[in-house]
Amino acid sequence: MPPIKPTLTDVARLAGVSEITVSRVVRGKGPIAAETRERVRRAVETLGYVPNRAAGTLASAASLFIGVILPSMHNIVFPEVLRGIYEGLAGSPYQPLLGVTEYNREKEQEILASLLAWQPMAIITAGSDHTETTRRLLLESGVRVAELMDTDGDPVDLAVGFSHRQAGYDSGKHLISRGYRRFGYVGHDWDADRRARFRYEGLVAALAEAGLSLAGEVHVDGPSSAKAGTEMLAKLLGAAPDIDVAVFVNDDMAVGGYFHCLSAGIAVKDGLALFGFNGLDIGQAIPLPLSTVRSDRFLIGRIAAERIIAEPKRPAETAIVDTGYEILEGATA
Amino acid sequence: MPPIKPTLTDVARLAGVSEITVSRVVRGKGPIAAETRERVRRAVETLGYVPNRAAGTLASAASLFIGVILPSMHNIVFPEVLRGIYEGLAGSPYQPLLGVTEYNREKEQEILASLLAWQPMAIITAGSDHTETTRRLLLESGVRVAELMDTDGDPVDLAVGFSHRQAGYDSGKHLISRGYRRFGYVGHDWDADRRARFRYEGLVAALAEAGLSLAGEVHVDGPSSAKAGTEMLAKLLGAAPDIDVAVFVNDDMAVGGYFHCLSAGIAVKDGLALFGFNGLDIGQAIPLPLSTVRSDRFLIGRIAAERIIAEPKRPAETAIVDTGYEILEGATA
DNA sequence: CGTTCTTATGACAGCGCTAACATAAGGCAG
DNA sequence: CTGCCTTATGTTAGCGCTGTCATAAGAACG
Repeated sequence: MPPIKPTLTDVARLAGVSEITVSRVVRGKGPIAAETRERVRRAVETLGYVPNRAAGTLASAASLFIGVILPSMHNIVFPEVLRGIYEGLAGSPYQPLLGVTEYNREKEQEILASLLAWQPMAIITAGSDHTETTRRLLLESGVRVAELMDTDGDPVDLAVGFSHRQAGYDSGKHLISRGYRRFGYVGHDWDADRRARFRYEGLVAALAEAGLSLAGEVHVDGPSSAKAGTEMLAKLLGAAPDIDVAVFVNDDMAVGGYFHCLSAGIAVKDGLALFGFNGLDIGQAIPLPLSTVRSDRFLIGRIAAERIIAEPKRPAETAIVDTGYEILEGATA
Repeated sequence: MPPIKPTLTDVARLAGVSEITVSRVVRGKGPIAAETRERVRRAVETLGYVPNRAAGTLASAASLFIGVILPSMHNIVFPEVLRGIYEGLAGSPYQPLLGVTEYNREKEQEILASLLAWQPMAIITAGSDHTETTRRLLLESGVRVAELMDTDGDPVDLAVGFSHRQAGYDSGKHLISRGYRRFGYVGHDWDADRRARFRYEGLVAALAEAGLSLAGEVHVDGPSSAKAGTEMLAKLLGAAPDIDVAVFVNDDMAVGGYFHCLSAGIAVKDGLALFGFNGLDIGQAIPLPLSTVRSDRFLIGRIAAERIIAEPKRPAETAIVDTGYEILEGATA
């Protein structure tokens, strides 16, 4: 157990070369004679040398961090985005540095400030919308900024995702074309979740175009979940018993709605149609595959990471990558 | 848009004090006159100064990182652990630095090496078991090491979790006491997932004590999921039609099994009992709450983080914190 | 065989910050 | 008022690494 950590100097001394040579071998940079490289490698091995990246970052003014800001770890959606980011970063030297905002704009701002202190080469945020200060920090940081999930706003640099407003609108059109007329809506607290609100607005717009409006809507306090979906659908049906379709803010809630129908003996689709959002695995695993909108969270994360690596300097122009979505017909609507 | 980032020196110059004074104000350390503090604060504000933590880390030889190594982001289990870690770290200056191994021991080793390069003050790993080198690196790093989830091994420093072997054993005892005799098992690839194997072994041991053995078992290739659970239960029933209880490696799979029963018209519990593991929300949201073992992943993460903060130096003695588990009777077994 | 190019290595300064010690300016007991 | 303590601030010397420029020693060339 070495009482003190070996540094470049120790390795250099042991290998009989200068520090910079060791540095070059370790980083695989610059021309190095095979024999020297071997000698340095052995010295590194012998001492168990681990480079100090704080020093490296300081000296080169280029950290290998990518700050990642996600709203929540309560369901599988953002872990999937994170997986995509890791996938996109695989093989690169970059390391994600994660912060979780719990859908709180002020917290996002704090987290951003603390991430910026590590001199990241980029910030990837799935935060819904930002405070003024957050946006200014992102802009002035000068590093690459990817804003994930939704493309309904005006990006600082790069946006990757799709229009949630359009997705909501298309859902409405789809359901109307399938003959549904009496719509109920099951949502959650959307003061925090701007994208949920966009989808809702799109849905309502599609209904309005067809001369329709929501026959009832309920919102759960707190995070969405299957259990909340079960309870909320019961509540919705209490308030608006004659709806023919229930649109849920997401699949978690919709799956819960499906369970309510099972328990209450409601014929799904013929008695009451169910429609979700996200395209989660669980929704496709229930006996009647959930009718929903599938988006590819993994892809969104991966593309963001890849684009950033491909172009580490912030370009002059902002860009939007539309990853699209797909309406899954399913068997519940 | 400042073309160059302001440093301590810039702030010091503007505030008319020395660098160290600014440093002290920023870190809230040492005695500072209220008037000076105010002046520095304003200068920081004016310049939009963000401290460079790489420099701070280097100068103080104490980074604020905690390396976190998790096996997977494919289901909600480890994101919950991560949430617990963030919760335990809230209010502290420490920042998690996350790596994901995909249940690969070699990858865990690589990730560990790269995390150690940031001079973390601790490593939290939920990796099942480690390579020799990984264990040596952990030992020699000298920093605090928390190994999460299972306590069946011999910890490097601190272990937080419970005995999966015991949980498997207790599950078996519980089911036997409820009258089940013909057991089937639905698993996944457990070469990677040591804990799943421990539970299996505990289950088999409990059966053996009662003079019983598994009447059938199936294993899915690849990760567990509800869909896989549906398919695998069908397969199991093909091979061993007369089992009276199916034990699943986890709740994801068990919920899938429940769906198979729904589709195939099998009476859950009376026709076939189902038993899971984890105590996920989704299992408790289905119409018949799943009989399962509930563990508290959030708590495991939080306790690990709290213990590390409370004692930042590695103590002489290793310690094990048993967070326990609870058999949820549920309605499916 | 001098000149130029290429390959391999080194010297040196400095990245931005903080620990440790030093200093200055009151306050106050005796 | 002298000496000592407390509070507030400054000086100095690195932390461990990498960018930049310099140097040395062949190789290639005409």
